[in-house]
Amino acid sequence: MAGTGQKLRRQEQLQALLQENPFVTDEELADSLGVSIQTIRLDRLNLGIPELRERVRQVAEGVTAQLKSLSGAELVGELLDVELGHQAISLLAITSEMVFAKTKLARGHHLFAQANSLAVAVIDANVALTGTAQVKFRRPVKLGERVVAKAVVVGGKGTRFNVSVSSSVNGEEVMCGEFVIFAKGLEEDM
Amino acid sequence: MAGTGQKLRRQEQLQALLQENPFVTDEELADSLGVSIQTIRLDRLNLGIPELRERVRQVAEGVTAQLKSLSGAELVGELLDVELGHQAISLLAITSEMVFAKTKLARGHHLFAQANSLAVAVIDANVALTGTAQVKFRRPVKLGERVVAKAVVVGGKGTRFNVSVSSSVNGEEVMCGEFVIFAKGLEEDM
DNA sequence: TCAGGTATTATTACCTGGTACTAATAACAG
DNA sequence: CTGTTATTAGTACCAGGTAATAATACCTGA
Repeated sequence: MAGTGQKLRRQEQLQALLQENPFVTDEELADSLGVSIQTIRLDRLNLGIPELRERVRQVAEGVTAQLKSLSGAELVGELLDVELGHQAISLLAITSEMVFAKTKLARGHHLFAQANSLAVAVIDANVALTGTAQVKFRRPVKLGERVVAKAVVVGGKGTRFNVSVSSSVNGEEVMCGEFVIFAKGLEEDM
Repeated sequence: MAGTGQKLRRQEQLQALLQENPFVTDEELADSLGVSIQTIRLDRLNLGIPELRERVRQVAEGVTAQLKSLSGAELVGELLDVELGHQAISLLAITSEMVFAKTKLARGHHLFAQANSLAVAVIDANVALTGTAQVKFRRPVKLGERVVAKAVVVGGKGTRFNVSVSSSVNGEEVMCGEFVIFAKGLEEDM
């Protein structure tokens, strides 16, 4: 095998370099590791590291996924059922962008986002804004779990609605919350 | 000029298509707009739209900064000041991804996310999870506004902490909330 | 000391998704 | 029917690769 494990060390360095900054060409890598460009290519092949453009594309896509996980759509999660003005149900799968790196437990605000956007969506009005919210996290939610949120309009008068949301994983409640939502006419808003 | 403004309409469509999904080749664009690839190139040149790889790179690079202000990082917003265990301050600029398309008003869960992640960050522990939260949205926050959130640890005993968060725009309070955060040892967690 | 293996480098053909430039048409307005 | 703009076509070239083949370099065990 390699006399002094130079290859191994180099490949580790290569991985470290790319982890730090994936936007580097093979030529630059070859340069900074003091080997030929072919060696870099072989190393990448060996380690299963894709080419620059592919790396950039992966970063770009990952980034958009993260953006969409909290902000892209009107609704956070997937709408399963809705009876406008009465109740709505949505599903949110907990992906790696939503969890703490250390514990793989979902950050509270993602569960909140699902519940809040559902509470807003269930209101049968052009525009609805959250007034107050009170939520309780019953147990941590893990990476990969599928959270079903159910929002029910439990009361309210005029432009003010009370919405109760319960989120559960496999029937076990993980979060519950009470939202006060205000519906607004378009004219008083713009 | 153009007889029926076809060029203008096509260029608008082009921009719309790329806004929606920047990861499309000229060939695919040409195909879906029913023109030749050269026309697409001319249109891009005309509109100052860079090539695919450059667009992907911009998404990957440019948005990393924006991303960190959204959900990827441990904190939503930019940390301005922190005294672990006592208080912390963060800043969140409201971008177009965070608002309702119709009203350009921030969705509640973005403000909640800023506050929640700040409340978790201020706790001086390896792992901290939100137990309960109670928030009140005092007035809508508009696109472009800069929200400053201040989290203060106001009490708690053992592994349980009460954190009070107040968010404001130009000194005017837009949201306030009370969070109960639980600090967890690593061993009971894994 | 030398055969045999791994590691590295070089070379070449080819690919995608372009830029930049030139030239030929097409469409239309006056 | 002529001039102008719009569109399409074609060619040369580029970055940053893949894939394959061949030529060295290096080390190691017998």
